[in-house]
Amino acid sequence: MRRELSSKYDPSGVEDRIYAFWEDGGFFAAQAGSGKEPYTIVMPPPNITGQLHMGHALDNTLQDLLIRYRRMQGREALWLPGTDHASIATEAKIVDALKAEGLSKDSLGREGYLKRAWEWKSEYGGRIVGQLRKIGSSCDWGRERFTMDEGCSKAVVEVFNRLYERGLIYRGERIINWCPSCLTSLSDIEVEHEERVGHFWQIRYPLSDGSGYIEVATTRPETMLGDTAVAVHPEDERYKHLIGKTLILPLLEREIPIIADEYVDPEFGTGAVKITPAHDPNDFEVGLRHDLPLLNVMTESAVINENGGKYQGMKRYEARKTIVADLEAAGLLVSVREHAHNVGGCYRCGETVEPWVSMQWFVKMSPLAEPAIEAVRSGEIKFVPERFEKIYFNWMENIRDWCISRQIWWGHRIPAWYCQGCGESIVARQAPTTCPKCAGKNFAQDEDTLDTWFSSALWPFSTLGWPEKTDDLSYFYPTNVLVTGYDIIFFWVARMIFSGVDEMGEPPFDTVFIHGLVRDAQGRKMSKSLGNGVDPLDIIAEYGADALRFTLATGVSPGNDLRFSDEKCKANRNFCNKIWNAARYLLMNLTPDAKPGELPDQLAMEDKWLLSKYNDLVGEVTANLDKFEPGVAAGKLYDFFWDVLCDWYIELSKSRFQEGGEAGERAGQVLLYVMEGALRLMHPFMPFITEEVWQALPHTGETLMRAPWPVHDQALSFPQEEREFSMIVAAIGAIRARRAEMNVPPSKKARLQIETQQAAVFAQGVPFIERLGSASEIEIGNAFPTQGAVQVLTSDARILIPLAELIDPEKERARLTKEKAAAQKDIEALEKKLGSPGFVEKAKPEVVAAQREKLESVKQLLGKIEESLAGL
RNA sequence: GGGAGCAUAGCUCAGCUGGGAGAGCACCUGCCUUACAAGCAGGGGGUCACAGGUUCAAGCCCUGUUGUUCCCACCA
Repeated sequence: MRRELSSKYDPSGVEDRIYAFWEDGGFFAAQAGSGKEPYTIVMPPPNITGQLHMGHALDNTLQDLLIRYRRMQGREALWLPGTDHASIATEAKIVDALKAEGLSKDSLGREGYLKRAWEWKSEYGGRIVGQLRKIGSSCDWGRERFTMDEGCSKAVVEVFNRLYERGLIYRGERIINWCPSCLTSLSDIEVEHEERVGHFWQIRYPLSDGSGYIEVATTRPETMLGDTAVAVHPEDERYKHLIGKTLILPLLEREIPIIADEYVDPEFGTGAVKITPAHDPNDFEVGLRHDLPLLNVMTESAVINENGGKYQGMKRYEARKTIVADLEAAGLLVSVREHAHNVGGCYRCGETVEPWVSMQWFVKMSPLAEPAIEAVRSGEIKFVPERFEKIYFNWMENIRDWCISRQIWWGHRIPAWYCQGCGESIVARQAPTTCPKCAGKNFAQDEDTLDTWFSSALWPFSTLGWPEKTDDLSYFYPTNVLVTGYDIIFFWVARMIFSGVDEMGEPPFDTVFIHGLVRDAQGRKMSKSLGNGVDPLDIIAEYGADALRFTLATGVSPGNDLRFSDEKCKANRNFCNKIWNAARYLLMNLTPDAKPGELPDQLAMEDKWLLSKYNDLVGEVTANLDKFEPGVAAGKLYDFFWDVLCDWYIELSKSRFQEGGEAGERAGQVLLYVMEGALRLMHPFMPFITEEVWQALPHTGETLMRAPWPVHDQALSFPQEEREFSMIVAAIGAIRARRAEMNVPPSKKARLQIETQQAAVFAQGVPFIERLGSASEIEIGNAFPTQGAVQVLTSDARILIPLAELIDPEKERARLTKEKAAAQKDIEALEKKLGSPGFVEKAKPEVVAAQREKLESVKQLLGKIEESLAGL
């Protein structure tokens, strides 16, 4: 920054240069074994599906804020970055891209396809880390990881094997959620339920002996093709006599039994339930209990298969329509009515999920869940805000086994091989060479890959080198804070917790800092389909990364969503400009030999006032950051810098700089001290401009990002001077208000007479009152004639402004009468409070004292008002 | 069916362990006061959703109601 430079801060000319300076200087790098207390955050790896959105900007701003804060506090701060392969999501994108070229997965083959996928990874992965740099992320790029890199893949294979060896991973034919569009299984949480209005069909199933029929009801008639029983409640009088008999399944004319099972609610529907074990999770359970055959009637694309008789080849909804029509024609359709029910959709493509029986791999969850619950229950891990712990417990306590196999190619291939000779299956760390059973040499690896979250679950330790015993791992694990949105507590946070506790014997982090979602200005979720997403890079281009970061940090209150709007960024861009100009002002007035961090021997009243307020700010901001309240901290920094430092201190300093000499030198020294400290406090929020300005000011050290965090210092606390100076501030405020009311322009200076008991205090304030109160000359005394003077009253002073020509006695009287009434009202309320039994006894002494003090000052004010009225 | 969040100025939101309601934007008035018009000074504007309760004292704690958003759940 040079003096001749523009009065506007231009982030575009600064940010990339500063970032390169930091990165080239190695300031982001952390060192294991430095002796400093480690502080570690692993970045939630963004998916390589595309580019960063505002949610990433929020997430990473918060992490960068915490890491910069702790780094300045002298911690060995490691922020470990990386990206996620995002199996299904990325595969869908690649398939789309292939389609546009007239290609398909099958035409490329597995190997060719994976080659394409890796190309995709390098392109989009690279783009994303570029974006992370743009927002100022101070991560250790030398440690950047990818969920499918060699080390992470090794960790995945190791964990899979270990869990398998302990019987916690198994393979079996189970009913799972199947996406007929993505052509893969999904875990339970990858299904999004949505209430939709569908139909409820009531159908007659005739008894085999021709003695009648049973009516069943269904929302999915096509599944009847796979019915292998009808169930009733064992105690249901209507059906008791029919248990054990058989029915003829309509349309297919297959014979199925009537069974009794407590699962059936006799109150609901007809009290008889068609059982389709291969296409309904409840029915699957019933089928297991009654040893019913599993009859799969659909292909992987949800087309009716060979078990569906004449409906074979129809898509599921086409079959539904035809079956309903056929039933109606056969006179077996009793009724149709509208029915609202939940329909599960694929979280990636939205396609309605089909419950489907297939061979899959699962993680047995209950043994893993228990210690993971305990880790939070015991307080080893804390959620901020705490309410999310309840959500975590609720999920963990009711957890079901985790289906981890996916029928896609992009991901970690399951480390299981099948002997081509005898069919023996072998789970191993490497491909086996000889079959232990038949000594065969030919193996085929399992075709499936793992759920993308299987590798993310290991992220806090796989990225630090596990399973190797690395220096990084022993130094930086467990990590400190995990920062993420509430939408992935189940997907990721919970799974990292049980993985960390299980594999490392220690929770992966001590705090989970949960933030909300970024919404648009209307409060809608930002999404591609709505087209209301705001690209962080566009905002950075327009307002700068600091303005964006400050907006995100200010708007955030833990766990709550925040609305994003351009106006807020604009306001914060203005704040950046304020910082810029305050620094320019300081540079213009600073003597060349001013040193940072040093205070003059003699401090004026307003210096002490400023230092005292600054010192409080240091304490409060530090406490707020420790409590994960960045929004509150940001608000305080904004108010201090703008209001206290700029609007008051800098304005006051002008008269001292004008005076020059020692007075000016001292003001410059104090201003430098506080400005430099404020820059350090603001740096985690706005790293670029603070660094740029800091470099331009006298400073010690190479970079602001490695400067020490300010500490609260009792020596800077001046309560007495703070109180005294606030009398001057109050007086100036009152003078300005009165002048504004009477439309006196600041250029019209006026003589002032000040009646006060605090003559010494006001004497020190004279230059300030002159400057900021538009006074030409000031007299301080005990009594002045009030005739022909405008009266300005504070609790400590009566200020007379002889502007006779502007005075309307009637208006003055009215104004004073109004002020009198207000003061009287205040006194009444305060006296009532102080007089009420209990208050004085029960309230805290400092509260009572404060009220008394207030009453005293209002009484003083009232006295002055009354005198003035009498003198009119 | 369970659970959670939110409801404060025209708009967006702060308000820490209860001690006389705040900011930004918008609006009105006056200022190009030699850091900044992306600025300065001043101002108007709120039964803190509603109803009870606890307390000397409630925006804040408790209960209920309404509205709203979200999460979880296998009733065909």
